[in-house]
Amino acid sequence: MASQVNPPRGMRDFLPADKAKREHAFSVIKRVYRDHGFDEIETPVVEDHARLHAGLGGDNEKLSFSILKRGLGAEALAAAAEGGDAEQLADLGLRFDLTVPLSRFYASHRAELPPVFRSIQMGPVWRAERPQKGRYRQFVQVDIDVIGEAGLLAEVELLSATSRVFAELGLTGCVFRVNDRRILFGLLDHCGFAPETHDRALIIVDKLDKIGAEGVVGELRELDPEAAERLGAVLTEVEPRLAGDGIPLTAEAISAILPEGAAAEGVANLAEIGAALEGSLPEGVELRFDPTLVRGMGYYTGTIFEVAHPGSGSSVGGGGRYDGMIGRFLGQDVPAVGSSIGFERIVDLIELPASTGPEAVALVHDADAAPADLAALKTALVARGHRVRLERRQKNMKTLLARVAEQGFTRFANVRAGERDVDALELRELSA
RNA sequence: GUGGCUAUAGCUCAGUCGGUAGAGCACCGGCUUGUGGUGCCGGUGGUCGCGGGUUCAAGUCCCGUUAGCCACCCCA
Repeated sequence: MASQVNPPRGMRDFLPADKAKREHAFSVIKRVYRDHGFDEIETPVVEDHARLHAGLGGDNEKLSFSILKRGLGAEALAAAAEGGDAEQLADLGLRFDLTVPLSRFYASHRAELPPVFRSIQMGPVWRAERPQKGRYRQFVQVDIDVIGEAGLLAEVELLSATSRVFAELGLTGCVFRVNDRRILFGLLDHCGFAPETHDRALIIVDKLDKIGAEGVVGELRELDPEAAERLGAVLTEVEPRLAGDGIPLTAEAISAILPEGAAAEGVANLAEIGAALEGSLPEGVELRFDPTLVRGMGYYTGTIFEVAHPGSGSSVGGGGRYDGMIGRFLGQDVPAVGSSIGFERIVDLIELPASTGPEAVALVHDADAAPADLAALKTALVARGHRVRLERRQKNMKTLLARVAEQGFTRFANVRAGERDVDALELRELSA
C-alpha cells in the first residue's frame, strides 16, 4: 500500500462520481438561497491568528490549524522554544467556521452593504479533529446569515430558505428543533440556579437525549440540589414528548410545557416564528419546540435551532441569533442570525438525479483512426449539444462499455479508421 | 484528547496449528468472433502498511508506529 500518496489525515480526494454529486448539491443550495434573496460572498480561507482566538469560536478555537510565520530563522524558533510560546510563531490560521470571517467581513465593508445584509457563504473550513464518520478535518460549510435585522423576520427568512433547500434536495423527514437561549436561561433562573452556574448547567441539559432526565438531574444536583429537582420536574414532562411526536411551535404548546411565567420573552418569540412560518414550510419539514436544545457556541443570544434527518446520526444543520458578535469587531452591536448546513453530511444522504440533458455519446474508435477525423467527429457532435467522450477500442468491449455507462454515457458509436461522416455513425443505446 | 476494530496484487478478498503467497475482476499477449457488448489459452503484477522483537523459520505470535473505520468528547 502506498500510504505516502494518500491525502492528509481527515481530508479527502473526490473522484468524478463524488464530485458530480457534490456539485449537484452545491448548485441546488446556491440556487435556492439566491432565489430567497441572499447574495454570495467570499472571504480568504485564512484569518489573523488573534482574531480566530478571540474567544468566539468556542472549542473550535483549540482545533484550529495555525500557519507558521514566513521567513522564521533559527533565532526566532529558539526564542519561541525558550519562551515556551508556540503562538509567537504563527500570525495566521485556517478558518474553523464561516461566522467569524463573516463578522470581520461585515465590519470591514459595512458602508458598502445594505442596512439588512443577507449573505451566502460556501466554502471549506478546517478543524484538527480526530476524523470519523461524517467528521473530517477539511469540510465544506454552507452558511446564510441575515445581518442588521433585529426582528424575528430574520429568523423567518432564514428558516424558510433553509427548509426549502432540504426539500429541493429531496430530503424529506427533516425536523427543525427550535429553542431560544432566553428560554434556557429563564428556565434556569426560574428553577433557582445561580447565574454563574448557568453555563455548566446548560452543558448538562444538552445531554438529555443521551443520559435521560434522571441522569441530567443527577449531574445537576452537584450544582444546586433544590434547583435540580425543580428543573427535573420540567424535564421529566418534556422527555416523553420529545421522544414522541414532539412539541409544536405554538404559544399554547410551548406555554403548557414550561412553568408558568418563565421566560415570557423567549416564548413569545418562538410562538411568533412558528405562526409566521405556518403555511410556508415545504412538505416533509417539521418545526418543533425543544427546550433542551442548547448548541455549543457561547455566542448565541436568542433563537437557536438544529436540523435532524432520520438518515443521519448527527445534525445536518443548525444556527441561531448572535447579536453580540459583530460588535466585537465593529465596536457597535449589530443584530445577526445565521444558519449553517452540514454539506458533507447531506451529500451522504442524497442521490444524484439521472441526467436529463442531451444524450452523452462515447465514440469507440479503432486504434488507427486519424486524430484529425476523430476531432472533427467529436466537434460535430458537441456542436449538436452532445457530451462526447473518445474511447480507444480495447479487447474487452464489455468492460469498456460498462465503464462509460457508469460515467453517465447513454449511447455509443463504433468509429472505424477513415470514418469522417458524423451522420453515418450508428448511435447505439447503452444500457447501464 | 480517550478507548475498540482493521491493514495481503490496481480493486474485492482468501491464506488452517508459524514452514518464504492465492482467487475473482481489471490490465497485457495469442487465438476465437467479424462491424464488433462472445469465448478459450497464456502472461505482467505483492518489502503481506511501516519499524522492532520472539523463533531454526513470521502474512500468521508480541511490542511500537502510521493510516482507516467505529464509539466517547465535541461538532457540521
